[in-house]
Amino acid sequence: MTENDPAPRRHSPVEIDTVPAAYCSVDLRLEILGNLPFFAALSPDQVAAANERFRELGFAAGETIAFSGEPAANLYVVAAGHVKLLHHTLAGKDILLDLLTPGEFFGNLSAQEDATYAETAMAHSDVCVLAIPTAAFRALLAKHAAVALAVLDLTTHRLQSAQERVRQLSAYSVEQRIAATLLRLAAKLGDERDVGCLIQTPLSRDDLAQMTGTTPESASRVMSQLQKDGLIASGRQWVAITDRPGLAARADEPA
Amino acid sequence: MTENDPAPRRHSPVEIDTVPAAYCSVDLRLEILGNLPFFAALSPDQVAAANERFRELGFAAGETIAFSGEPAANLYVVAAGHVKLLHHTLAGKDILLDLLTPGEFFGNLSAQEDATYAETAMAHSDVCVLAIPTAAFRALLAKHAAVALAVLDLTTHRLQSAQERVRQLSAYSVEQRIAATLLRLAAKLGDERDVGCLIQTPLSRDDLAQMTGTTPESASRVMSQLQKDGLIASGRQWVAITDRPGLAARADEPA
DNA sequence: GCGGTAAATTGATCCGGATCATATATTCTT
DNA sequence: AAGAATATATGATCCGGATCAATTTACCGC
Repeated sequence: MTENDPAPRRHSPVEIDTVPAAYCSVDLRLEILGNLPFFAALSPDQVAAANERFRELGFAAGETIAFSGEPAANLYVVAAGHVKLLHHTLAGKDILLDLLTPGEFFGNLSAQEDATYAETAMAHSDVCVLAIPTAAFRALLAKHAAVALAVLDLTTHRLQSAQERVRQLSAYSVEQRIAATLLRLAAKLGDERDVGCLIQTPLSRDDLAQMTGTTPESASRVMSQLQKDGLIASGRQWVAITDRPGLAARADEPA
Repeated sequence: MTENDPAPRRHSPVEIDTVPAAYCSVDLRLEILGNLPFFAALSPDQVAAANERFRELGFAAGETIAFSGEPAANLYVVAAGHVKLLHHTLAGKDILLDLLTPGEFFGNLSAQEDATYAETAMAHSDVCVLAIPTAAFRALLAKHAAVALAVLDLTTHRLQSAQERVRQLSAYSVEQRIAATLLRLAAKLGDERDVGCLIQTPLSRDDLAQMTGTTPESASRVMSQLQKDGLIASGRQWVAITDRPGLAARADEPA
């Protein structure tokens, strides 16, 4: 660490909105469901009808919500908190596929009888999720084509993100991938502060490594360099972007 | 090359069904559309109505059908031949995202006015594609929820493939990725022959490299080794799998 | 405040695979 | 059939990043 570093390093500036059990109260469920991007086309009455089919569940940070490979009966919607989707590999080297925020969904969409969850879903913070049997959700989609179209749009968008990631892994350096990932997270979870644009979720070097297909050590080295160059501020489990254009340049430039 | 190699190396055994301009005749379009996985739910009358909105287009191998980044007005369905989807990178290092067979679709599904194609689509063999304006296709989806659900299922499946690829690139070696890719291609395009299971499309070391995020040289080395080990037979632009279980073992094993 | 614990940093070494450089096959031309 | 053009093979070298190994730092509970 150079002495010209003014970054405030003590106490995580991340403030997660914790989700007390009461948060997902019946009172608020209609509002949550009504604000779902893919229920935008439904009338309040229809939302209320859909609400009947959802159960609400709470999970503490670190708990697993659905296990990859297990029989899959539900589709889940994140109501509050953050959920991470991940794959396990043989050598215990996990791959973090996605970090979901309220309004996003995960779980099984397939009508197949013997469907299994394609990935593991874990509570990244304390979360509240709404669960609906896959068949009931498909019935909703079949009844309301506008909802089906909206879900299709979200899925298409996620497919494009995944393909973007394939491209990054195929052609870009670790530094480029980390820079791009930080920018993406900031766009999704960023909060303007005096430190800069703070990513509002606990984010360890390990998480970052799993998101970019590298090791915690390499992630740490890159983060140290980015910090030394004044592009980010970071501490234990938190990151803030202090120079967005500069970081964007790192993400794009050949080296 | 060792002298114990009995692989037949001359003349490509690949026989592409070429697509004469007349193939996509009006007579056959209804049959093609009727067999589309996502039109399975439609009645013949409805298929005929949908047919009105499609135009047919032919492209020679190597021609570009849609350019990444350009304004996107159409959704395309592959009627005959193979279409490859690819991304360009700064350094001209292309990434082959997907290889589409008849019945699969590509192009723009988004309702946004200013939508652009997310990837480049190129004719890998001579192809015939059916094009429909995005708005017209969305109208179809809105009208027939069963079609929308089927398209959603296809998209979900593709998303899972993309995520599987992210996992491979993050955690597996070049040999593992190439072995897995060959098996996937064989499942999609394989044809049982005396040589083994022949992949029925021209497949260069370059293509393979672009599919697995490596270089033609590395792909060549891996292919030489796999051939020496008797798992595949291969020549200029063609590959056949002679020992599927053996190859599967290479795809899975830690090394 | 004082340890205890988990996260992060940093150094040293090693290796898979990229890159550079040719040589060799195979197909296409005429 | 000879030659051009393209695909493939293979050797030599180099480097980014993984791996192994200590430390150091930040946070938490008491």
